[in-house]
Amino acid sequence: MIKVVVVEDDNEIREGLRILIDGTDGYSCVDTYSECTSMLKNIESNNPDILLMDIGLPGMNGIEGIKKVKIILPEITILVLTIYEENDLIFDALCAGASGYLIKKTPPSKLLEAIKEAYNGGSPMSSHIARKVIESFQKKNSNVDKKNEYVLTRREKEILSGLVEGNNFKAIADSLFISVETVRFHFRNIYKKLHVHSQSEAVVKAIKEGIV
Amino acid sequence: MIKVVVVEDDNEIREGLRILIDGTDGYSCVDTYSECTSMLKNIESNNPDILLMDIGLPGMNGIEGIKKVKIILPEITILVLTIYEENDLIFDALCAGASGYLIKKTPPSKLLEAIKEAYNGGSPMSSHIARKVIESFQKKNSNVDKKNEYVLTRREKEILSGLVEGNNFKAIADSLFISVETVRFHFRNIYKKLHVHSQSEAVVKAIKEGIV
DNA sequence: TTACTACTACCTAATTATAGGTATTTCAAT
DNA sequence: ATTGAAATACCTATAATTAGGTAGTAGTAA
Repeated sequence: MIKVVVVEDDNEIREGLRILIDGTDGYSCVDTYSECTSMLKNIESNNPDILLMDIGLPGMNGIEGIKKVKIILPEITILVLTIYEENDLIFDALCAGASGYLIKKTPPSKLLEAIKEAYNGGSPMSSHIARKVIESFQKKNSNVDKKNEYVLTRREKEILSGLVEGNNFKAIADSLFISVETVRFHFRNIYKKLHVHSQSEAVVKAIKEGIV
Repeated sequence: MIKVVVVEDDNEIREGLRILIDGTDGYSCVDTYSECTSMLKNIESNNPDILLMDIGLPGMNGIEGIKKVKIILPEITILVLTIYEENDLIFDALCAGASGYLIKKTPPSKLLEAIKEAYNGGSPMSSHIARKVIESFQKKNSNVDKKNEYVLTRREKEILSGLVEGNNFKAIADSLFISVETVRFHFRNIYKKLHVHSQSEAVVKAIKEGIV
């Protein structure tokens, strides 16, 4: 039995979801709310598996609500309810702790399927949102608008990567099949370009500036 | 016209993909490879939109290959080819820079659709992989609950921070009003605790594990 | 062709880091 | 009162990095 709680300000949609969920074998709608505050008071005793949550809520912002719920029940699975699929709010919601989202106009069968998917450890979402998530997490240090003023050559980047991976000069030389002297030479140029004078400084810049 | 390059060691699959891609309007298979090394030599002149890449390759590991391709062509979209959907390697590949993946047994029409999806900025993937990605990136955006298995003392953390800020032993010693010998002593203990043997490795761990 | 950049490589020299041992003091907890 | 952890400091010795000069080759662009 998948226990669900719904937070949705539109009465029609909220009641529709409750009837759908309660009327389906294996699903139970333990409670519904029209806004976040009262949900936060009761969510611990509700103790649902899945929280369906509108992000276009009056009063407390849905994103804030997600963060607060996660503090109370860190293991809860939150699915965002949204009208438009391509919405920056969805991405923010995923950052805040949601695990996926549902489009409100989704047909009931697909909707139940998505809830089950989330319950079983999946994250229903469109491939476009997926890409945004991936890109965000690939460049973890938000080097979006961080245009590299440091123009390292390909080889220099390779060598710097070797350092960040924990190798010393000899190991880098061996891995690239070049002499240690050549590695030294490259590091001299890398240091000049980055305006640093040691491995540690170079590693910090490489990571923080997103060079590697 | 979506330009595709394929890296796949199985001749049958590779040629099948080439024929499928070249035989479809709007798609072009500019080249195919059976392993990474020769692909890396030519990828720049191939200059494809999409790189389809097996991760179970002989010779160079597919993950390594992805990283190296990204150095050469940072804007390329990489899709991983895989036999099994639920594979830790897929997650590693996404970390390394891939944007999604394709299951080899996928029917041709779906396969082309996924390529177009990726070309248009999407990330085709299952909801389970999506969840793993989301969880990983939620974790990275909040190292609040990151239990440090590395238990450094307060002084050791101070000293390690000094290193990350770009100081050498003497500068750290001066800033903390202690002798260089003491700094050395602390670093010996820090290295033991972090299981590293150099400043660079210590800096990388300090940043990535959120110690500082 | 010429000029320029990138990559390769060797040389010397000085500085810094790594690795080990040892010892004293302080402070908190048993 | 004693133990133990943390921080301080000095010692020796080896290994590695930093900094400089120099030079050949390959490829590319003017």
